[in-house]
Amino acid sequence: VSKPPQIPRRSPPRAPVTEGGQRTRAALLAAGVAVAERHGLAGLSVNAVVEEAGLAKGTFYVHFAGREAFVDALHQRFYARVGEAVAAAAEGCAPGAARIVAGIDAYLDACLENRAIKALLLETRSETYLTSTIAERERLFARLIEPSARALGWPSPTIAARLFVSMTSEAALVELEAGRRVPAARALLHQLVARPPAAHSGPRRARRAG
Amino acid sequence: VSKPPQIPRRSPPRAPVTEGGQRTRAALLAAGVAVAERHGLAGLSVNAVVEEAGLAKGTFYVHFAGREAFVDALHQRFYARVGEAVAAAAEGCAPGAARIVAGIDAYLDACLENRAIKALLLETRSETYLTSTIAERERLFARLIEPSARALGWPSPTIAARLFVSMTSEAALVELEAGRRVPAARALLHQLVARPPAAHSGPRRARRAG
DNA sequence: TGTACATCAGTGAACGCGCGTTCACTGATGTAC
DNA sequence: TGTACATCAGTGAACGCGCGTTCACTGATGTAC
Repeated sequence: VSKPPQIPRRSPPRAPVTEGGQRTRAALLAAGVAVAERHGLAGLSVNAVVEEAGLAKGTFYVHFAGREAFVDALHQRFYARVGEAVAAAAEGCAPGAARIVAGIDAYLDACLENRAIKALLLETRSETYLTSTIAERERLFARLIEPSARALGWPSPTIAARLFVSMTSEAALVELEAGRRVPAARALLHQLVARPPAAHSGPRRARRAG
Repeated sequence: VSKPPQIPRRSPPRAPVTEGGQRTRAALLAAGVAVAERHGLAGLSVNAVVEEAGLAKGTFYVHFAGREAFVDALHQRFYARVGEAVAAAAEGCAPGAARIVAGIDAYLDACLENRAIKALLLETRSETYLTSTIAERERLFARLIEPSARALGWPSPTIAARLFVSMTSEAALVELEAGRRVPAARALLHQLVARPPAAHSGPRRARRAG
């Protein structure tokens, strides 16, 4: 009796073991960045990526489970880089205005250096199946700001953090469109941080209760 | 001699002339809203829309030049509604903090009432071929804020207006996720408007020169 | 009143296209005996 | 040293699928004569 063919199939992609394999995987990611830069996330097809990289279509699936995994890998990479830069910049400062400002600047600089991916990220909301992982990573930045907001005594630190992240993201877009730093945008962010909202302005008036 | 068939082809879609035609066009747009609500912009295919509306695929092309024109029509509709609400709310106020606040509130309320479209709009950045028209419409809101920012003496009114629009948009998302008004988010926006950035904090120090 | 024609809206089968994915295969390199 | 086998990376033709769009057609309504 011949035993069933043991399902050789295609093994699920894992980190390449050969040097050549590592280079190929890196080349695919680099091609992804290039394609995204030119055609955005919508144009980031497997076809376009392998053509850009000069590889066969099958090779793509040697290294990535599919398009979704590929986009996620790009995303992860970008956030790792930016996250490191932001964390490094914020490291020295205690939670507070100076730390937010340091983080904002590091974030904006990192975006300028990875412009393709930043633009790509803005489009990511449309690919619904990815949103959970991606939204999570984005929330990380808000969580970086939150303690500072809390330390500054802002009334709604969680929401405030989120709004500030959104604003910083828009500032990054302004700079990407300009192709350079835009000091006016940064100054605005800095000043909004430095002159933060006070406690409730509503009926309650015991602002300096403590 | 037989004259050439005069190219009857398909006439380019224009406003329907019959009452039935108008109803059909409206039904397609309503179906588009429903589909967008469930599946987002990426799921907003012609197939899905006509199935939702219970019409033949050909009918779609009787009323719209194509998918792009359809999405644009949805977009236009939403902005018309929101724009009206915002303009009406801001109308009474002279440019200044009160006007921005009134506009922000009207915007947030309108988004809560048109949640499908608001969510859809967030994804619109990914469809590159539409961006020009859409980006233009979005800039309208920034232009609504700009004179107020200028009147308040903010250092970079154009950029400030854009950042505030982005923040308001994020606040709309917060509210859509919560499914209700989020007073904390609104209070934050109000306070940031009320305590705006002063003139330059840099080397120049003649803040109250005038 | 009857007939011919024009206009408008609606239909659904058919089309071509690009997409993501699969798979049987090749070939290089490493390892066992 | 030679041979057999395993592993890993790479290939490209082929597949099915859903998409946006087209088109010849139907049928209802209005208008001219």
